Amino acid sequence: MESENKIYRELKKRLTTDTYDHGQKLRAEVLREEFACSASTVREILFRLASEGLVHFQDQRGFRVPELSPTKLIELTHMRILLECEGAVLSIRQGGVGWEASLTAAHHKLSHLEKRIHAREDPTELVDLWFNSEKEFHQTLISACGSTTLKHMHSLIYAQFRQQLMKADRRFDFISNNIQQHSDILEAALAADEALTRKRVHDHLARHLTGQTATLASESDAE
Amino acid sequence: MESENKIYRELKKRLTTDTYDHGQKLRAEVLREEFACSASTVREILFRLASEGLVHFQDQRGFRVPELSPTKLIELTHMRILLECEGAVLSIRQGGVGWEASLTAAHHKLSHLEKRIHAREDPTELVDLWFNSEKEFHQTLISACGSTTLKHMHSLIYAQFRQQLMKADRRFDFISNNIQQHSDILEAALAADEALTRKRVHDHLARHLTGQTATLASESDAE
DNA sequence: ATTTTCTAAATTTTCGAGATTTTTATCTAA
DNA sequence: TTAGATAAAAATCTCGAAAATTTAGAAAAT
Repeated sequence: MESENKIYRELKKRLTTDTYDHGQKLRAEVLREEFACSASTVREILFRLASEGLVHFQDQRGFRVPELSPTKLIELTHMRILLECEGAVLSIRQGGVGWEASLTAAHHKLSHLEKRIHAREDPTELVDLWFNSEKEFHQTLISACGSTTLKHMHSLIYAQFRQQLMKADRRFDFISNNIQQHSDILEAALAADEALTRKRVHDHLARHLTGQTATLASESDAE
Repeated sequence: MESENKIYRELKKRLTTDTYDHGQKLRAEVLREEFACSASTVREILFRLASEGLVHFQDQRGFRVPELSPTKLIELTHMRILLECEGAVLSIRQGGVGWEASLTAAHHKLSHLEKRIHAREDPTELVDLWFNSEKEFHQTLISACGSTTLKHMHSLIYAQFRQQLMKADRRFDFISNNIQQHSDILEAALAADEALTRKRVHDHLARHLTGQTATLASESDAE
């Protein structure tokens, strides 16, 4: 089972990075050989990933990497906004100094990395590092919300979101804005300004909703 | 696989009704025999249910029905409030006449059932019918939100919520309030009053938060 | 040339047995 | 009597092969 978790993490990592193509078939036999385990073990892991939405399963037709879907990305963004706004506000209320410290730390790491990326010609090497730091910042933001369930839901949504985005936006034109946005979120959170934090988290994530008419219900309330 | 889905649905039904005890062990061998299939098939299904949070898995120690947890129930209630308020408001905006019709229909069925239960000495027979109608009403409420992801998240949360409640409240002392609350939600939704719908959905679900200090972030905003 | 039907290959799914681990029961010593 | 160790029993986990299903390719028909 130790090895099973190892395989699971490796596969999850691949599925949320750009190792596989969208729609690509995941043949059990190939994976079985690569990971040197039995077919049932691979199958088990793939089912686990399927119920997390990271692989698509079809009866008698095996497993595939989910297709790229603009609609899905929008829905996932909406969910992120909903969960992260809620989680951030609860964290502000319940987090205390410890939370403020870890959020500052996470932001510092992320900010440092963003500056390095910005300075480079070809930031490819730092891409995965950035993704991980970005994830950590957003997870820290909601880490003190007090609800395991909310955090769990968020991690499910986040993984799917990242899977959708892994191919698109690989050139990171959008990072320049991110530097400022992340700082803004940190600032509002440390000031314990709930409404402002909500607005800034929203605006930060809403950049993935470009060109869409769909709006989040809570959006108009914030005005 | 046809049979596998059948077994899955049957097990899920049992796990969200009062057939099993909280914390009870789910022995693979017993289930294998009962459903006349192989051990791996049972295992596969149990893993699927585990990643939905309906069974608890421990390495080398098999599967169990999750323990009753007041904390978990509160967290699930918070998630329901978050998702259902959001889904309801989006449905109001995008639903149209078709949605209004189906919501009215769902309410009518539920209302009819609640009156029958109220009239009876021993409503045991109608219990499962009521649970299903209640579920349908709440699902219909968010059905026109336009987000498959939101609806999927809600169904995960709802199943766990119901599992936590499956033993409790079997005598329906609380139904009397429900009749009025469901009507109130319908009324606000048909009037397209977003803030009022939010408030009424919240108040309706918040009855499961009794005696707790924890509050939802959006709660204080609604005042 | 296009569609349909049939056959062979490849893939997925089910299964039961052997290996490993946990749990239970029994025995011994303090 | 209790605590710890040992052995027996029961359960879980891994595996590879057999069964069922789908996919691909060739031949036949439109």
